[in-house]
Amino acid sequence: MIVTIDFNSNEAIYIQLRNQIIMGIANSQIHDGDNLPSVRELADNIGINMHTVNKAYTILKQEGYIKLDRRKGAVIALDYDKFRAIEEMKNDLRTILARAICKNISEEEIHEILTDVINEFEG
Amino acid sequence: MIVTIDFNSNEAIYIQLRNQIIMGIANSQIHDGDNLPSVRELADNIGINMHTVNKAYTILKQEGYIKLDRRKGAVIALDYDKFRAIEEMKNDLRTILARAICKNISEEEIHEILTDVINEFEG
DNA sequence: ATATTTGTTATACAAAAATTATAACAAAAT
DNA sequence: ATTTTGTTATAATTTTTGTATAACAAATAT
Repeated sequence: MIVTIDFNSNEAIYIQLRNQIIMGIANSQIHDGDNLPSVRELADNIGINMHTVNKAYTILKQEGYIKLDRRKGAVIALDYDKFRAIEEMKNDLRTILARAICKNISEEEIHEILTDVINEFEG
Repeated sequence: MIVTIDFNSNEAIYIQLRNQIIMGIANSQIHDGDNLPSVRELADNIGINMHTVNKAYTILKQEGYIKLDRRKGAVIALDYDKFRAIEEMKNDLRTILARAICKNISEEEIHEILTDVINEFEG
């Protein structure tokens, strides 16, 4: 799995990293049980500091995407707290949908766009 | 329209402000042509600095939600650049949907959740 | 005409967040 | 015994965010 960081983005590096790993899982590029590179290896690879990677991993752990094991390193381990996930999703959707409504995008169109984006995912 | 700022949020004040104004438009609490309070008035009202409000207004202008006029102040003025809006929406949706897929939320469920959130909006 | 209100711009500072730099530790693997 | 793992600690730097004043030009109101 390839990780690309945009150093000119307004998004913090550790957030970009978190999002890309989540995208990697959603795209079946990495699977439950796979282990991620060590914090030091990934940091060296990208050219950033160890602690920035560690921050991303710590968040991914809190959010239920990976487990951190001193022997195995970071391992993909999805926990399915659907209720929590749905509540968080609703929160995130509110702002996006408010923007869509302001821009005169209809409910039908929104559903179509949603379908399009879902179909981008592989696996 | 009531604006509430969470000073303990990890979201910057000017971002919260921008989002709440967009929500206000989407909820028909404020309409095209209405004018927002002046930067100084709103800043005083909330208890924050003028420049923080100005930052939010400047972003809202760039994103096509308001126009800034030296005589009238800030006025809601929606520009409907649908193509741009859709592209931005797709980008925002990607991360959210990646999370949903990782959490085993089905496409049907996602559409249902979307419908629920859209129905929260009034007008 | 004068005073006030508007967004705008400039400068400086303070506080918080993000990132880097080293270093050390304990547990596990080799 | 050495290396590699996440973990923790401490410090410094950089960037972002927010505040504090101040001034300007255009427009409004008095």
